[in-house]
Amino acid sequence: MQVKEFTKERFFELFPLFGKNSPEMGSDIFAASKVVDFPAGKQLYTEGDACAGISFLLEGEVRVYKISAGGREITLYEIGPGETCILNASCLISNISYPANAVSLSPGRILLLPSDEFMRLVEKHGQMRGLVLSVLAKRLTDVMTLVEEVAFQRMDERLMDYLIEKSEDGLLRVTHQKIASDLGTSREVISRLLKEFERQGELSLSRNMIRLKENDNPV
Amino acid sequence: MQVKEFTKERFFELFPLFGKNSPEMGSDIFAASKVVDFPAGKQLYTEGDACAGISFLLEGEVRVYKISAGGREITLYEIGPGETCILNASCLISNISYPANAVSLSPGRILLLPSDEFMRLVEKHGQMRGLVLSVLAKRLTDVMTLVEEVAFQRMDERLMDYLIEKSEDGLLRVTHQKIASDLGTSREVISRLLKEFERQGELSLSRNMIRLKENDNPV
DNA sequence: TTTATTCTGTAACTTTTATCACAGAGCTTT
DNA sequence: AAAGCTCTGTGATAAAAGTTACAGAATAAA
Repeated sequence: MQVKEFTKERFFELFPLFGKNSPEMGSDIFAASKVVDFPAGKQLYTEGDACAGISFLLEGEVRVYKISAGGREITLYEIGPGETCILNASCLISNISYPANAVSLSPGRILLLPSDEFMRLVEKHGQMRGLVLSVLAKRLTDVMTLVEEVAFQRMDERLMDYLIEKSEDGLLRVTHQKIASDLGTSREVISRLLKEFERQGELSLSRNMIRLKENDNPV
Repeated sequence: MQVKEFTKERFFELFPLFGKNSPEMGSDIFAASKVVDFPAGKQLYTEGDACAGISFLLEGEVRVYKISAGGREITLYEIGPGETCILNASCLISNISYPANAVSLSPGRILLLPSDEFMRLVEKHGQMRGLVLSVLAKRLTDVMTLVEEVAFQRMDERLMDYLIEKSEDGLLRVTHQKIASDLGTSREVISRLLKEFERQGELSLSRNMIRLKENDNPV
C-alpha cells in the first residue's frame, strides 16, 4: 500500500512558483491531489483517452510521443521533475481527448490533481492559468521546432543534433531502437548512420553506449 | 491615412467571448488597441523577431509557417477572422522571440494590442489568460498532429487529405507552388502527384484550379 | 498583338529513407 | 557452460522524395 510520504514543503521546493508566488494556491493543489507512484515503462495515457486529471511530475522522466499505424514512434518532448504534464490541462480546457501518448522512462511519482478539482482551481486562482499558459507556450514552440526539423532536416543531421543534446560528457547510454523511436525512424537507419559516424571518427560505439569524440568542439 | 472606422460593437461580434462573457475586458482591449490594415502578402512577423504585441484578426487570412535554409516552406496553421494570433501572446508570456513566420494571404485587418498593454490586461483579467489558454491548447494539438503527418505519412496521402480539407464543393483555386509551400515539399513533387491523381480519375487539373471528382464520397 | 510573366508537365537522375532478412555479438539467466 | 534474450551490423532491394533542366501552356501587361 502506497503511503503518501510526501510533504507540501517538498512540493513547494520542486515547484517554487507555488511556494514563493502563490502558497495559497499551492496549498489548495496539494490538498486536492494525491501522490501516485509508477514504475518505468508505465503507459500513463494513450492517444484518444479522456483526461483523468493534471499531473505535476515530482520524480522521474516522462516521454510524450506519437505512434504511427505501422508502430513507428516519434517523441514530441520529454518532461522532468518540477514540470507539469501540460497536455492534461490543455485537454481539459479544450475539452478534447489526448492528442498523444505518454510513457514513463523511469520509475517516478506524480502529484495528480483530478480534473474537477483542477477546473475549480483554474476558476479560483488566476495564477493557475498563468502557470499553465507559460508551460503550454514553451511546448508549442518546442513542437513547432520539431515540425521544422522533421520536414527539412536529413536524418544524419537530426541524429547528430540529438546525440549532442542528449549526451553528458560525450556519453550516451541508449539503444539504437530508443533513438529511432525518438526521431521517428527505424532502428536500421540509426544503426547505419551511427556506424558511418564511427567510420568518420566522430564517435565510438558499443552495446548500449555511444561515446562522442570531442574533436570539433564549439569554440 | 488610415481612419479607425471600426466599432467596438463589431469587435464584440467577431469575438463574442469578449462581448458576452467579459465586456469590461473587451472594452479595455478595444480601448488600448489600434486597428491596422494590411495588404495581401504582407510579412506580419519573421522568425527571431521580438514580439510587438498581440493581434486579434478582424478580417483576412494569415498563414503561420516555417522556412528552411534552402527556402522550402511548411505551413503550421492558418488563422481566420475572429481568431487570435496566439503566437504573439505565447512569445510575450515566455519572453522569447517568434518561433515562426506569419504572412497575410489576403488583405486584412487586425486589432493590435501592444505588448505592455497586453501584459497589463493579462494581470488585470483572469479571463484573458483563459482565452489565450484555450487557443494555445488548440494550436498545440494542431501542431502535434502535423508532426505525426510529416513524420509518418507519405506525400500522396498528405496531399489528398489537404485537397479534401481545403476544397469547397470539390473546387480549389490554388497553384501547385502554394500547395508545396503548405506541405513542405517542392513544386515538382506536387505537380507529379497531382498528375498521377488525374490519371487515376480522382480529379481534373487546369491552371490555378483543381476539381475533385466526388466518386468515393464518405457515406 | 507582341512580349513578358507565371504556371504546369515531365524526363532523367540522385539522394535519402524504408524494408526485409539474417548473422553474430554480448549480456543474463539457468 | 548452455540457452535465451536483446542489441547491433549489414547486404540487398525497393520506394519515396528531391533536384536539375527545360519546354510549353495560360494569362497578363505593354
